[in-house]
Amino acid sequence: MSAGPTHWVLHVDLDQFIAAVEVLRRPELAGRPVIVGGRGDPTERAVVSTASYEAREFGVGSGMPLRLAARKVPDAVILPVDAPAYTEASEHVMDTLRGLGAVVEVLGWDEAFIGVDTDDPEALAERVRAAVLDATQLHCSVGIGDNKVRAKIATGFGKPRGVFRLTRDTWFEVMGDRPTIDLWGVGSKVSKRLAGHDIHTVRELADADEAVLVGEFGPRMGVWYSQLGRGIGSAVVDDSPWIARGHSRETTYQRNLTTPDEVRDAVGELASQVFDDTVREGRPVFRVTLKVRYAPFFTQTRARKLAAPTSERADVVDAAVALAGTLDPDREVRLLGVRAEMVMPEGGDPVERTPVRGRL
DNA sequence: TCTGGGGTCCTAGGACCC
DNA sequence: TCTGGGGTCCTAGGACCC
Repeated sequence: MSAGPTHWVLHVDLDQFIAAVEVLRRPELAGRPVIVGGRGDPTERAVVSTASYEAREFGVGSGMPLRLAARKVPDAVILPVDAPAYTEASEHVMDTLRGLGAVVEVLGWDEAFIGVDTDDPEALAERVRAAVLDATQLHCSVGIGDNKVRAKIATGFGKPRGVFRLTRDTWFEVMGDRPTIDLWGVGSKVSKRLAGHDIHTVRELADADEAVLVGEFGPRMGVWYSQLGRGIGSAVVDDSPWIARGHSRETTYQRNLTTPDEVRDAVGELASQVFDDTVREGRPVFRVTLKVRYAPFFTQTRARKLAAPTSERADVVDAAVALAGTLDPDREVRLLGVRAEMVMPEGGDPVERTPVRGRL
């Protein structure tokens, strides 16, 4: 038995990341309601990527239609999404975390898990916050947990600019009476299906008969939700490089497409872009998927495995266009998406598959 | 309120094979 | 005649996350 320091998972989450990056390069925006979304034009079909805390006071949040957000906050500053700027800021943050000597598992632009062995995780969390602020002028919150599920959920209680610890010992005290939708991996659909079994709170989910959950959600998801209710999850922080399984391009058209010719041309264009994304990875495409959203809100997908994996642009475009040929020619198309899935490199799949984001 | 764009994983059901 | 049972592959669709 070794008596070394305890292993902890820290979840680092930047506060209002995108809005904060925008304010950094435009200091005159500090304190004003800032909304970032689409091309920054609230008359277009687009949604909010991030709102500053000042804008959130008006009830604006990410995912909300930009048009509606603009109506709620008449004097908001509305900015276009500038992905390269956020990528650069994100890399600076992640490099700073790695510089602390911890194992870093990147989850997205603005969040990461880090694995540490220490007897004072709060002190380390404050060191993380100070280091990130010093290097990037960005504020973050840190969740401390004995696994990734609990660390991730803990961060919400620390926001903004704070630290919160959530472990097996405090799980039910903190989460027991909260609705299941507060869990990472439970959304509106699943929470409603759970309610159909009279499961409303995290404690009720934890106490539920696993066989009932398996009957409702299947062998994998049923077991997964049961564990989620008890806060159980992996504590392994994995810093191996992310390898995308596929790439996709989607476009919502400002005006619906009405003819098969328009649809075919648009699909060809998207497929060509997706091919450019995949060819950079140096792996061949083995399946192509077409996603169509008709007006008002009805989605269909069509997928085809290719006869053999291919690295030819024409094969990918032809496959996508052929799928487009199976669509109903009389419906108006609002959104098109083309996805190409790639064959994994030699050595197979490096990532253990789990239901949330593949990495939890 | 009327719903972006980039991802991941899971499930049901049909086809096919022995 | 009125048709088993298990395994695997494939497609369509659903759900969730940032």
